[in-house]
Amino acid sequence: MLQIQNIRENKESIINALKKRNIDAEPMISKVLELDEKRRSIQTELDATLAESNKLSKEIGMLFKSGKAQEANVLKEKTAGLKEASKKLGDDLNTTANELQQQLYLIPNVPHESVPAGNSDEDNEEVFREGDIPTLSKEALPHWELAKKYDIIDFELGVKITGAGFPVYKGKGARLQRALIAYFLDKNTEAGYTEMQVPLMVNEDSGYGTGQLPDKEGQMYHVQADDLYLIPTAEVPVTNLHRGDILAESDFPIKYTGYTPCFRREAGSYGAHVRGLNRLHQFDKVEIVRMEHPNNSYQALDEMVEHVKNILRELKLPYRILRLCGGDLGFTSALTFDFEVFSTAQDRWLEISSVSNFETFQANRLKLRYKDENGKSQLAHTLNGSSLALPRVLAGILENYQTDEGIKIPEVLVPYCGFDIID
RNA sequence: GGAGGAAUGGCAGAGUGGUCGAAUGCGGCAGUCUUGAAAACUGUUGAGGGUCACACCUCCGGGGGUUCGAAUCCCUCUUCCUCCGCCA
Repeated sequence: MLQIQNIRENKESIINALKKRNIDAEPMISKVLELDEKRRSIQTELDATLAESNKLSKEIGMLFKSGKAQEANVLKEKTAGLKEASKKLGDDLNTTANELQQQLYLIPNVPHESVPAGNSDEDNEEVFREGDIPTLSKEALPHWELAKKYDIIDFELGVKITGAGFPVYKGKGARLQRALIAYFLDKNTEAGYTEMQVPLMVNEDSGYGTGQLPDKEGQMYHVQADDLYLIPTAEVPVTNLHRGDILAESDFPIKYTGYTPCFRREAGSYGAHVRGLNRLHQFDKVEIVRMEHPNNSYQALDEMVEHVKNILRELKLPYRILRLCGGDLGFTSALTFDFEVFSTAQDRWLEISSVSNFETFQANRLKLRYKDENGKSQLAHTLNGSSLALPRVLAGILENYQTDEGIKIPEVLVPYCGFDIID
């Protein structure tokens, strides 16, 4: 959520920057400013009314104390009108403030100046590419075929017990999955991220805090009996750890990592591109989250990108990094780098990580602040990234490491797996 | 699930209808003293709105109510604690 004060002061530049997202924000912004104006004028009027009635109440108290009940009763009558007026003004204020809030929720984050304009993923800008694309034999298979051939992932079994998009990992498949999680967590903690185990369900406030609510309501599984949401990413519980906090500058940087399953409804997604592990309702992910001083957040973003690069290097997977264009940029993000692994057998790039700086957008919803050197409260910056998302990394490994003898295990994972080939 | 109790500022903890945005202690910050530090002493120290700055307004777990006036009384929700039951 953008800060209203920022919108007041930088209306034109915000509208301009939002054009990169292919939206004309002018009507929204104007509406917001109008509501803000209205809210403040009602507030002023209400404050004056309350001040008046506070004053009268004090006088009444004093009069009663000094035994002048008669005079006090005269004043009492005067308060009736004020009471009615402040009740009405209070209601108006609530209505207007709510309306303002709802409008503010609709405005996406302002893209960073480096974000390229563009409509879709085709306009994303490739900024880095590394790793050799292996030459596979003609019989090379996509991962869903490999999964069946070696009996390591069973999609049908998942359908039986739950539904489509809930695979069952078996034997060496399950072990490889566990190895990846442990390996990622180790890499992250080595880099100074503190490992956290967090709840897999969150309340409504947390959903609003990181921006999944209200705009992505339909993407989350909602447990209605208890009004809780299954997390779509560890970003939600981990970032909300500091909801409402006022930090000291010396608390920065705050660096967390966490492994969680993620649950996404992915309503309406079917077809070839969502086959196998490409898109699931439940998948595993190791996330990194940072809270930073605004002056350091872009350096932190660079560090996170370098960190993910190192992991992919160690896994020896061919990958590229994209700077997302305005049209593809997430609602809450100011700047996002996507990592994609090349799936040789599918002959396409698979997104395996997304690293973003949200600047103050989440912090404003979270009320996550710090005291600056003057003792004033300022909003912190929040960032997060996948380090990494399991299924597509797994798909990349299965497909790129397949040989006639079986699927080789990347060297760094062998100690975690306890075997070096799936055959 | 049943029966009781509780929720106040960073923490601890007073406050049961007006003078309470809230005593006191600890912690934090600034200063005095000191070569420096500690101790001691002095001052200062919640958040949000609003204003050029003041004024002023709101907030004592959340929401609603009673009253001229609510941290204080009533209703409701949530959370925590104690005891009982159940249980990985």
